[in-house]
Amino acid sequence: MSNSQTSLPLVPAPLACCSPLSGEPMSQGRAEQVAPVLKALGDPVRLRLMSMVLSHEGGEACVCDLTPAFDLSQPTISHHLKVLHDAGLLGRDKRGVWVYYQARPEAMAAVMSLFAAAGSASASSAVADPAVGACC
Amino acid sequence: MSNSQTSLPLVPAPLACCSPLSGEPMSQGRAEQVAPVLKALGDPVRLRLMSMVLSHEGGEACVCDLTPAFDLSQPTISHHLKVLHDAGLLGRDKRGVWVYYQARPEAMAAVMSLFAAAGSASASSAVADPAVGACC
DNA sequence: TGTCAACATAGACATATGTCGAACTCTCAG
DNA sequence: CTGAGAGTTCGACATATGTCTATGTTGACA
Repeated sequence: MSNSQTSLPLVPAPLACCSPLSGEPMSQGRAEQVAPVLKALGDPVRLRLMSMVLSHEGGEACVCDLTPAFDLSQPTISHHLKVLHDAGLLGRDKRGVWVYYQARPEAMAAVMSLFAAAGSASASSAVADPAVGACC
Repeated sequence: MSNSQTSLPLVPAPLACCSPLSGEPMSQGRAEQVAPVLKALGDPVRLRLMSMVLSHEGGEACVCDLTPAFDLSQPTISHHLKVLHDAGLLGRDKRGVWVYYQARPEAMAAVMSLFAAAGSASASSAVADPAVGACC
């Protein structure tokens, strides 16, 4: 990774909020903060992993639940989960032998807030969306 | 300007709607349809380009407006614009010597709908969001 | 204690990606 | 018709990414 940050700032505060894509041009610094999160989601395997975790009972799933759904080796799945975790999209919780991953709603809400104003260019009332409001 | 890529179904219907990340696990086929759009946004330069186009007067900008903002060669910017265009995120319009790019709100709304239910896992009322409603 | 099962890490490999300079295509002014 | 400017395409290159196999680590249990 070209990322030279010694510590990932995404875990405590995954994304700065309230700065949708439209409005004013995004700064380079912020773009470099946000892009890795979208990049992490820009892979079919990781997108399915996120979806599986989110739709799994209790909003969490262990690796043993996820791996069999793919035609990929276990280390590969582990690698993708690590990418999602490093991006701040998944939390990790080890219980006994199993490792459970949970989605982090803040991260998802923050990503959504990027598109809120842009997606509803004509609708205009996306600012009233509760998720965005909760994030700000 | 009939787009020459027969494999990209994104221009007529950028993203299938109403299938957020949570709910039920995303199918492999759909993940492979959605991931390229997020991947296209997963680059700081492209994220800034999208933001600049969206926030530019009239919702469109010509390449000559965008290029000077970056410390990159003009062919590189052109390449990134092509990636965004191929992903269905930007429309292209040539007028005289200049080429104007416009954002496609449908694409943004579709991306947002992915995160709508997920981001507001506890808020719950994201289904009432106007942008999502407009897309479905 | 020793063994097994669940994950993670390391190293290697082929492919994809971002970038550049050079060359090409259009369009307009003269 | 010719020249110049705006963008795109091409070919090359270094680096990043996704995947694998092999190995390491950790916790449960006989």
